[in-house]
Amino acid sequence: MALTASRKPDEIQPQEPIAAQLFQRLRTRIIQLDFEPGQVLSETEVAKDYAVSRQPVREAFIKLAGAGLVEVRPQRGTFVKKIEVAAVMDARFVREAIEADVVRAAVAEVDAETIAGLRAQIAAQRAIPETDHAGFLAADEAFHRTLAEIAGKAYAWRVVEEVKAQMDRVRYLSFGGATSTAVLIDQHERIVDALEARSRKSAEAAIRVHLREILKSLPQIAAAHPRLFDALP
Amino acid sequence: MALTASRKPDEIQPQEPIAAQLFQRLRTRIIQLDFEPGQVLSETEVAKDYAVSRQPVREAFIKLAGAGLVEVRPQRGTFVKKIEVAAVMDARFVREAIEADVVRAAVAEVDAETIAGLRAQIAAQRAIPETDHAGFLAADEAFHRTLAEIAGKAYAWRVVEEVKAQMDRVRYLSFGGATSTAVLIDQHERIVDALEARSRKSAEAAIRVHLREILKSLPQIAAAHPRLFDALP
DNA sequence: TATTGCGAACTTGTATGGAAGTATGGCAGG
DNA sequence: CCTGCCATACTTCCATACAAGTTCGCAATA
Repeated sequence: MALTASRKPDEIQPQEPIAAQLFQRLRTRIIQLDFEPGQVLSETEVAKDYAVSRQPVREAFIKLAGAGLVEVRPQRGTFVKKIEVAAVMDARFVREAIEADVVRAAVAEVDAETIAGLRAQIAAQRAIPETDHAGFLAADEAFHRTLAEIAGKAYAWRVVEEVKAQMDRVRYLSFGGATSTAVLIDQHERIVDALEARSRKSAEAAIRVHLREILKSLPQIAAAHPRLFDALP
Repeated sequence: MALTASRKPDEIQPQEPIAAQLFQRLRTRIIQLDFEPGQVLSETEVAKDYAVSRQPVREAFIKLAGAGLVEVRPQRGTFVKKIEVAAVMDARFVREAIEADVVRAAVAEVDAETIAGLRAQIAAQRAIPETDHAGFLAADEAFHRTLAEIAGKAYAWRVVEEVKAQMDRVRYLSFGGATSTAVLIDQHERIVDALEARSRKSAEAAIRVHLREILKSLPQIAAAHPRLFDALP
């Protein structure tokens, strides 16, 4: 995994608000570990990199701080937050709680068409080569988002999206040692099976199992990348 | 219910960051309906009111927009978001999902001391006069926060706090017509009963019933204050 | 009277300069 | 060699000025 922060950023469009664009770009760069946890993120430097003034950069930093991805320490600097095992587990807990109720709500809404769509997504997931890690993560995210859409819980998914930002960085680290994608896809399949069977109980159980998978690999990943993780404060 | 926005704001302390202070103050004023939903919130005007520059006001607005309490429309203005029934129900759904799992986790952690503390809180709630609506809301919030603390899920409570901002405005409106506080306190008691009995199942059921209470009064409240609510977009 | 175009008065977005505070490295003193 | 002080170079924070867009009223015209 390359952790260089030297990739030239795409030019920003001066048409729409610069601050919003910066927030999106910086967010993905942090989540994809293009910026290393613990690294300093100076307003002036980022402003120079993107050829804008400091003000929109500052406003993007505020949003990033709200998302828990950076920490602004007044008069000291802005730092990419290190990954905390406790924070990952807290986020995972909240995500499991929300998505458990989401699939329960989804059970009442499924029909043949939605099931077919989910099956198609699973087939597409199996077609992704093992090496395309980012591709699988995107497909996995799309699957979970689809579940929320079926349940008619778009807002719940937005909350999950915010919460799981911490988890995502860990998943980008879990290239080699973690659970194979085949296992995760099998778990997806069991969720869809339960939905097709209209069983709220087994659907909930299936997604809880699925979302607890990260707990198995988290300690090893943290041990493998001690520099990116923070000891409990 | 007075909806005047003319109350003189407390002076801000120039020692700690102004933007953060403004965010807190404006947030509570919005939630307590001191600013009316739909009302314009001009950067310049707020800056003049608090005797600060536009910049920290602007940064507070960004955070408020992130919390879903205002909507910044570029070059048009910043508006206090009207209450949307759909948004309230969405927030309620997420809150129920999170707190359901929180109390399940709390069951494993309770002991005689924590139960006694919760009973004391309930007794204090009963001592609050029916007229002191804000006081009861604060006590209710403290009770739920305590449940999260018992479960060791401080982060989950933070998410709930963010999510329930929309619900809170409705609760401040539910002065007269809504469920009596006595009923709500009884529901608190049933939650504690379940915790004391170490029953995850009944504890979860009890808090789900409790958090669905708002659904009974929401339509009436929306109908009683049509100006503060927004039709579905 | 109805309509259309224009201008003035707003709004938020961006840029820039200075103020206050913090970390750091060199230097003097023990 | 070690310790404490101090200047300096950072950082974020706040204030102000300017730029770009939207809204709304009013007047001119058909």
